[in-house]
Amino acid sequence: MEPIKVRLYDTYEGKVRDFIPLNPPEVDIYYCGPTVYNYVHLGNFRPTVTFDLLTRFLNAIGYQVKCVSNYTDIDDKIIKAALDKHETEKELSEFYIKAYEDCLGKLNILPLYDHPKASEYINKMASFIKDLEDNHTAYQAGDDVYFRVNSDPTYGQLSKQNIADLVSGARIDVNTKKESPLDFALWKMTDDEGIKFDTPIGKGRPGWHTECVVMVNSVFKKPLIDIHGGGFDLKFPHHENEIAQSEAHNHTRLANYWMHVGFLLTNGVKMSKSLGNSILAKDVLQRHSGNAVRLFFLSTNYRAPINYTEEALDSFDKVANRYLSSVRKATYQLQLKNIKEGQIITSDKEEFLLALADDLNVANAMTVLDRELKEINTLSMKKDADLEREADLVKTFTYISDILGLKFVFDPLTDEDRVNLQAYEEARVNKDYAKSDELRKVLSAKGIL
RNA sequence: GGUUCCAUAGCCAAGUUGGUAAGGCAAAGGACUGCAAAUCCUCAACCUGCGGUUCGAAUCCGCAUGGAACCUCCA
Repeated sequence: MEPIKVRLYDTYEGKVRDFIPLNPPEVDIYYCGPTVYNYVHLGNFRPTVTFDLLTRFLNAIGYQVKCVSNYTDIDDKIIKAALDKHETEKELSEFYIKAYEDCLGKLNILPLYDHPKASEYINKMASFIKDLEDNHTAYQAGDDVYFRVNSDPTYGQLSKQNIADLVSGARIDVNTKKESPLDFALWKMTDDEGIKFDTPIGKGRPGWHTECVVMVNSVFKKPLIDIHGGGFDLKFPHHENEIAQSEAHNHTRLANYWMHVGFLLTNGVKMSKSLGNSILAKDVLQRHSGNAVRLFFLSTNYRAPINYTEEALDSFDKVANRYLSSVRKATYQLQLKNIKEGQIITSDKEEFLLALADDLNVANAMTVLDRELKEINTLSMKKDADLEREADLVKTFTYISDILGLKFVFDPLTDEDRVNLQAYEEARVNKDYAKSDELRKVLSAKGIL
């Protein structure tokens, strides 16, 4: 099999580009994680699933992916929520981190290379900010430190905005301390309430945009990584500001490829906490399987918006169950007939991987899965089926679904199952339908029939 | 107002350099079956509209209509 050429859409360049890692076989991926002041809504997991898929795919074709996502556990909203609940910021964020990780498990997300928390990088952030002050790309205003956006001639490249338009479109900013309304806070002094960190640049807390750049630099120990991602709404200002700081500090754009994942919508409108139309991920994952939620996200190109409906999730539950029961049944049948494990069908594998290599074209990749499923079902029904072919199909199906992050678990076949199956078939031959129906109940409950 | 993006069958959705449209869901009919479930087969598109370029456009260009996002915290 030829080495697979991967193509990915890069927001920075505004086009699909050949993906060439900086230090193959290593690939670095960082995507912005949640601010943990609350239960996250389902939309927060679309990037998670997308970059998990990208990780699994790149690993499958021979790369060694280091995928990293952060927790923003220092933030104004966290401070406020902690005050409201009479908890410390740490107690609050730890609680919601745990809730988030519970969802990661249900969604079958691969363990990340690292999951840094902003609160653990404060000193590095402070010294990063100090550097920016020293090279005059940052300035103090009152007790706060701001980034001087005018210092970056490339500002706006990612979000395709120009500074003049941004200034004219900017809302009236009461903060007159800033040189320009576009300047953003790198460090905020904390007054009386809320968590504060004692650092050489003062007692306060870092701004969100600084947190991510510093964590990227620190975790990967390099100024430029392969892929930086997140939701579409992070393009501006968050990622734009990360790039600006990285340019000012390291003279790099921070990541070679910038990937942005489309929104989850409810009734055609973006799901967001401020709009009050959030559906919490933990609730959805209680009603629907992780497989179903994955299939739902995977049903649309990662860059396009996707509309949330319970009906859609219901239908993917059915699809997921169908996948499971077919694979389980076929696996049991092969075991009963003592057929050894099959081989991965190279042509199917290649067709699947090539589809994903095309900027994660999951829709085309999934056609391989559905085609195999159909053949597995057909072979399962036949009396004189080519069992080796069936074994190969099951093997390939499992391989492919694993890359998609789908997980099919079922109990191994027991001796009792074997006995029951034989008795069932004998009863049917003898037209003892009362007995066969009873055994059928038992066997189908286990998914053997 | 500025900047991006989208518009394909009842629903979801693919369509890489233009050559007459993958797949999934739902519905219907059929096959199989002692019955049921499951499964398999069959079945759907004037590609939002109007112009233009071309031998030929869902695919390129323009206009219109409809929708979304960003410009403020947001995955």
